Amino acid sequence: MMQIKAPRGTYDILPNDSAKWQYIEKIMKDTAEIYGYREIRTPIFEHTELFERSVGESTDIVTKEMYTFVDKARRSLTLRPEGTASCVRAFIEHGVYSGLMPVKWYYNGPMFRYDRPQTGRYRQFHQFGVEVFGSSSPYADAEVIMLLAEIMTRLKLTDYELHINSVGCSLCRNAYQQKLIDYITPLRAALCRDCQLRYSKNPLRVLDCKTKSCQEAIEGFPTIYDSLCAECREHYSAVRDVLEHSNVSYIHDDNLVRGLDYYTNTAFEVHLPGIGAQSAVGGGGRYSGLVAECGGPDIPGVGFALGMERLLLAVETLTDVDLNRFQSGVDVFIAVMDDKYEPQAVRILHQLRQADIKAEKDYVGRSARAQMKYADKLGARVVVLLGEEEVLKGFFTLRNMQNGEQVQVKSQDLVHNINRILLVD
RNA sequence: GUGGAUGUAGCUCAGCUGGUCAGAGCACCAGAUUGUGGCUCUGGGGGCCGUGGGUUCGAGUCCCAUCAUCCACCCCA
Repeated sequence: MMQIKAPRGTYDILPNDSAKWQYIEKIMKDTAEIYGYREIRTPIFEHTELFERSVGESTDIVTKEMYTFVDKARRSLTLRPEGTASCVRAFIEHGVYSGLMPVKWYYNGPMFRYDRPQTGRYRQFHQFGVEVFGSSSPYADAEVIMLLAEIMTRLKLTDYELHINSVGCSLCRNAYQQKLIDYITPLRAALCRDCQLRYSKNPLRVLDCKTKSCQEAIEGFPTIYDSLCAECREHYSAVRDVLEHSNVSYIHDDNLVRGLDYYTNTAFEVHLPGIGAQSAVGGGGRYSGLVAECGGPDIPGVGFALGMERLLLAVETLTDVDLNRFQSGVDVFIAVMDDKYEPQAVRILHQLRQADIKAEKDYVGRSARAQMKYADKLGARVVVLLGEEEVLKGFFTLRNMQNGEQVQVKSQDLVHNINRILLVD
């Protein structure tokens, strides 16, 4: 019989690893809450149409990466490939816009994209993201970026590169796009295969192409920045001003276009060179028309998403943070020297746990010696010895596993004495 | 979707040109220490060598297919 393994591009997070996840998740969640964001949890699948409309028909995500299936009632559903669409849907569906604005949300959870796996890229991966609805102020853009920068700092990943650009509003973007089409059309034959397609589907993406021939073809073409309307230009420079005043360093990147169709004005990406080919750990931007596009009122938004797997990889390889120290161990082990005192051991175990002490005992009939070894491997700092002598004379023997000292304590002083040893460091 | 590398015990890996090649280290269990850990020593369990075909008297070892992992492209998180 063929062994069943986790599906391609998916993996298990075993307890030793989940402790590491909890560490970075806590940093992100705590930071977002300090910035005034509250958690939203949305379904992991949505109507396929939601992503087609929001992410964009021409994007890689929609054209080839979605996990789409038909359910028993013949609905077309899709495992979410990103988080913003669901937030927008929920924002509209619950009329959240009729309450206090702006609305600031964060989320964390699995996303799904049918892609070829490699380091830092999985079919089920995890994103932590935030969205701000209801403010078109450049300060909102800046806040979101500052939150992102703060998270990176708290993760001790300070060597990140923040690339930002403005893709303009629908007006100046469309005008620019038309100019680009006019410019490229005669050079079309020189473009790479992929760009031939981009040419017709999303010409702006040609700017982002890494192929030499395409880079040369677009060389000298005015940047989108130069084509921004006065309003968009002002918005962008305001965002940059805030970042500069806040000492958030960034790189203005004329070629940054982003793969999702809904972005307007500010777009940004965070890279960590040093974690492999998939160095983008996060990205985001402003999306002015998205809520309206999805059937809601004309309310703007800004947000970002961070890739948890890539950040974890980065913390492990790029920082000196020892993620293994977050493993939760055992404080106290109860070693039973004679089977007949098992019931009493269970009572003590319960008593210690009632006192919030992480306590454990053996359940597989180990010898006294084996129990000590076991206690040591579990990382127990104190062992309570329970044998004939203790029972007859009415005390417990406490062994401090750090220094080997043993003391005899009365039953009623047990918790107190254990805590005294545990509190030492 | 394209190209390349790899797939032997829970983990990291040896196994040269096909014929004791089913191994090592770590981990796990037990004993030395029958009421006591960390060191040491001794012993033990565990693998149909990713899967399915083929070549051969004989295949971890060669060929094909398939699945999976890794690397790069693409793209992104």
